[in-house]
Amino acid sequence: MTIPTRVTIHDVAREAGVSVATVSKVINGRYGVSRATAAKVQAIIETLGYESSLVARSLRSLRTNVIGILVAEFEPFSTEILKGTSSAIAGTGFELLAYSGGGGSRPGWERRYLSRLSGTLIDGAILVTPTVMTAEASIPVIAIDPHLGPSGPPTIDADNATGAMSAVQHLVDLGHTRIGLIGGRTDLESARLREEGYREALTRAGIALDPELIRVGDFRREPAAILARELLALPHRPTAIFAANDLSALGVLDAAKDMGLDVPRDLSVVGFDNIPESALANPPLTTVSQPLQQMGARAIEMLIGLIEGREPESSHVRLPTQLVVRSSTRRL
Amino acid sequence: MTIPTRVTIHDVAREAGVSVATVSKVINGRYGVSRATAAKVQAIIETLGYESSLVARSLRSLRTNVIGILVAEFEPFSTEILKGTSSAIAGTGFELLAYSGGGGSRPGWERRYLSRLSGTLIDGAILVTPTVMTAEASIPVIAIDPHLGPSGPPTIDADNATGAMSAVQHLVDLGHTRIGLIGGRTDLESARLREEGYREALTRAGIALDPELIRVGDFRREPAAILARELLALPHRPTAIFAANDLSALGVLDAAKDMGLDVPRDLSVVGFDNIPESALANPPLTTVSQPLQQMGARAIEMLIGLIEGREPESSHVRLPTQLVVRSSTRRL
DNA sequence: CGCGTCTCGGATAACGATTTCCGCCACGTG
DNA sequence: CACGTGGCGGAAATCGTTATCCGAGACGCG
Repeated sequence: MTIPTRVTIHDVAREAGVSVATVSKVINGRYGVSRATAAKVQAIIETLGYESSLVARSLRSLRTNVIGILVAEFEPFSTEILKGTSSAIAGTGFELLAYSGGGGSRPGWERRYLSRLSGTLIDGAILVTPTVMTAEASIPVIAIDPHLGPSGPPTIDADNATGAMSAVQHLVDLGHTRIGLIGGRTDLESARLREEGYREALTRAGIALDPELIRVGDFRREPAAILARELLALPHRPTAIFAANDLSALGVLDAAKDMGLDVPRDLSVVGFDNIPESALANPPLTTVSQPLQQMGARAIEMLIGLIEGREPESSHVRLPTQLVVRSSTRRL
Repeated sequence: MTIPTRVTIHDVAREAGVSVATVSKVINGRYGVSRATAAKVQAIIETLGYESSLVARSLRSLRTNVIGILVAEFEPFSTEILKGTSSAIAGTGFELLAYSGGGGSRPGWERRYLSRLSGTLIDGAILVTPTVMTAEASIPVIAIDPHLGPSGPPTIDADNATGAMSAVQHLVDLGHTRIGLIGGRTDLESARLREEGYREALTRAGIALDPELIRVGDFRREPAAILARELLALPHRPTAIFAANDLSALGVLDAAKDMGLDVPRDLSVVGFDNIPESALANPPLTTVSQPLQQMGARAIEMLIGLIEGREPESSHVRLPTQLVVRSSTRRL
């Protein structure tokens, strides 16, 4: 079944009795070919079902009209962004190529992927949650939700600080005053901003910060559950917990269930991200939604602008977050 | 920012004072280079941050260790499959490249994409919901959920007929006897099988088929809503509706709401696919779940087998579906 | 000392396209 | 009739890499 080899431009040329140069001209509609010849070649192309090889073409010419989106792995976060880029790219004449290494996601993956593809399979790239911001690149690059904050290439992220504030404000409005925090890795900009939002909201509400209620996790579920158990075992335990991402919030739910606490009766929980799983949790999670699909769409717009030589109106786009109230929070 | 050009194998060779051939040998660990030279070249590679161009490499050699997954568009269905392939590929030494044209998804996209990439950027390809099954290809190919049924390349799909039967059986168990169907496009194999399951379930339950209760949609939401309105306006209207996919089921919910009917009090609704949106619907949709991530994972396994020359144990894998009962169905 | 053998590195031809430049032919004009 | 001109097609270089072959030394052995 896999015997027949690709039909190349040479096959077309031979069949049509012209040179490969002429066929290339016909394909790219360039000057120097008579009507009759062009028609004949075109007919052969259809008959043979020829399509020019993206690989060979890109090796020689600078433009491919393909945009690369580079992710460490295809998980819920990045696939949501992928959906946004996909709908935004329709009708632009560009095509989309999403690339991921073997899940290893060793640090520095962004530079390696970029290096492997930019010569030049792709005209520009979107990096999703890169950990290292390479200042130098031979093609335009846009970073979505970089872990180290905006620096280097143009960046798109969500308003983490304000989002976190609205989450905590929501809890304050419900009458909570002892509000715990399960933070994320402190080396990540987004985690830092969410903690900042937490502090700011408490300060504004005139609630004194209790350092004992602040724990630092790593955005993963199990560690968050352990930290939550510590918080809930406190003599004067919190009545609400803000987790820096949804996975951590799910960990909090696990811990509460273990300890026989009912959410939201005994404990209110708010997460961050609004991943699909958060709606399926029991109870469905109140969380802060990041407009992932919009972020993807904006990235495409900016990138195409960059590729076509337009200066970006701004090198850092920050999109608003939105509080999504479900059933894991309740008036005290 | 975009000034520095790629560092090529030539740069490495010049810097190391050897020929490009030698550098290539070092990179690919082939015989014919002394320890000392290899170490020196390796050091230069690290310093310069060189990565071989996937494009150039693939043009010349047959193996790239990259698997392509070709989709018409990145929407919920295909991104779920993508997640499955992504986790299955970890640790196999292969990398994943997902490709989509500009959303146009004109018929025949599968052959065009394949043709553009197979020369040979990718060692094998997974086609998601292809409409045309090209018998010939120069690389191993696996089709997931082909619209025309298994023929040609090895195929992976869900058990549409049994899934549909279990959906309708569920309604019958709840005491429903007037059960409507919003079908999918009749030219698609999956739609045909789901309708067949519907008929079979009714027959087994000894319920006479009422042709008036069967409408043919196209898997989209709005058309389904219109058809549902027709069904619900019938003198002797159905008490339950089975929609051939979730989007259609959402359309049914729209129609019911418009007509002031409460789901599930006045009408039970079952969908098919279990896309994430179905859990977020109001009320959450009872539906038939396709193991999309599993399907993706199986596709990767089979494809790697094919690439490495193993004969597939079977050319057609059919995975089981599962009924997911949520809140859109109720005892009559 | 001569000759085969081995090891290591380089020169070179592909791979499939694009692109630049050049030559040929027909035609119009002085 | 000679010469410039414009239109059309082809030859060849190039992109970055791999793979095949070849040659230059070094070394061992008779």
